[in-house]
Amino acid sequence: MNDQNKPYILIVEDEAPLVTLLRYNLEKQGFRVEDAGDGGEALTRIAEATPDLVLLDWMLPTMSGIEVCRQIRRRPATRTLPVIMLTARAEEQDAVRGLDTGADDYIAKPFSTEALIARIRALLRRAGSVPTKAKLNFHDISLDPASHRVQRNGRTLHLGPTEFRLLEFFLRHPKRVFSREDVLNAVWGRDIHVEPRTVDVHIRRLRKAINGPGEIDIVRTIRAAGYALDLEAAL
Amino acid sequence: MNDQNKPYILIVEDEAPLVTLLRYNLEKQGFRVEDAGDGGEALTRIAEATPDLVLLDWMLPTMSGIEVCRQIRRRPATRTLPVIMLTARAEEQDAVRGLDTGADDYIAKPFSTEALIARIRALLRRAGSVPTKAKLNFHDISLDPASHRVQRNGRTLHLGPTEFRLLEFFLRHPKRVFSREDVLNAVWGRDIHVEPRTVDVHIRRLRKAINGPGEIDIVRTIRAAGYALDLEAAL
DNA sequence: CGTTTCATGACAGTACGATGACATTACCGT
DNA sequence: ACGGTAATGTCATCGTACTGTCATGAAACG
Repeated sequence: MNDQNKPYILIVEDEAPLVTLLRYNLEKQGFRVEDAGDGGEALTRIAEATPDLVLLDWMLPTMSGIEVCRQIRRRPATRTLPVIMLTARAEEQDAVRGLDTGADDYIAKPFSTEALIARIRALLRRAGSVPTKAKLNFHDISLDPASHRVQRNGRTLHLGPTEFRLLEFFLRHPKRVFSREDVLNAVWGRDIHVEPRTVDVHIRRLRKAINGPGEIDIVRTIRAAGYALDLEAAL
Repeated sequence: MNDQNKPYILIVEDEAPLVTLLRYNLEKQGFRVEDAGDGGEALTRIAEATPDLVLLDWMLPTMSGIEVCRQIRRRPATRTLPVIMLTARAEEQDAVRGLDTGADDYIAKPFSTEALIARIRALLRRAGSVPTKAKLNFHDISLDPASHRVQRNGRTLHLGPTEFRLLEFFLRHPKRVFSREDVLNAVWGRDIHVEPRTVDVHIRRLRKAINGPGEIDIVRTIRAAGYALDLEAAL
């Protein structure tokens, strides 16, 4: 079970050594890194799985970085995808045009790794791709992702791994209804084959774990629609 | 170890004028500086007293900087020692090779002293050599980095080197959960190939070493997530 | 009242971590 | 330089918590 909550960065660059260098530094910083050698490959990979951020070289074989960026901006699905352009110093005045085409930032080669990392983090933060490690709260429940602890009324609860992720997911989107398919995609993973009914079972396990005697149920069942983290009380 | 409170930097460089220049600037920044003229001397000095960081020239008489770096990485005691490569050739290929051998960063000559200082500080911060020489405490455990001593309830414990670094790492981030990969990166080093399962074994050795009879276990296992320094029984 | 949808308990298979053993390597004093 | 001891990384095994699925009963709808 390969947990991929790391931000996913796609490098589009044809110079292999630079790719190696970037990959090394970015992975060291805790990012998941993929790379594409030309524009076509880049667009394909983006279509397959949307990255959290794209590092896009200005000069590319067959299709320029500008064109790739335009294509990215053309599709609704990737319209807000953060893109950082990599340009050679001589092309710096072109940077303006790069931004015109929709890049979110640019950086001139050669650049220091710290500068690049800083910009990446800034963009990811702005885009909200970095999962917050702040405590999550709802009603009388609190979940701390850092220490992996869940409490209700101060009393610590023990949850299995799946129940924990399930609760975390609901806490990140309180009061919203999710179908079983939604939940499977978000909590289990996109390409995992699991029966939708299995969600029921884990919802039940979650309820059993978090609902002490005399406490109200925070998980609401919406018939024919799905589940939500909400107070049932509303009539 | 490092008896003085100043971070200790070892310069490995054969060009005397550059050594003088570096020494002058680094000492002005509050570092303690030693130098070695070739790879053999460097390794000897490192064996005598582990520096907090090594500035390593790429081109050295008798033994190349790459080889020195490999030697440093081969011993467990210096596996996580921060190394910055100084290279005259700014080509990225060389940089990549330098990083492949386990250097943490590189900088191309000629470089500005500010840039170098910035990288040194960044590495030291990440390595955690700078922030605390102070004793670390958690529950009834105390660890003194300076004297390399660990106590529980006043009773002195004997830890192996790896267990010591492991405990030190956890003490610096109490109650936080770390995956095996996190632990490997932080305690073993970034580009070292070690099976994630090995962490289990060392966690076990750490537990055996610090948990006396009748004492509670301070190391918490979080299934499918990792380990944390925390009290299992939480209220 | 019948149909649809969900809750629940049971269960077999599995994944995960704990543990002991072991071969190899590093370290230290002689 | 050498030999003994400590330390390290890997593996196989074992017990247990967890997982996914189903059968059945309850509840909600028309």
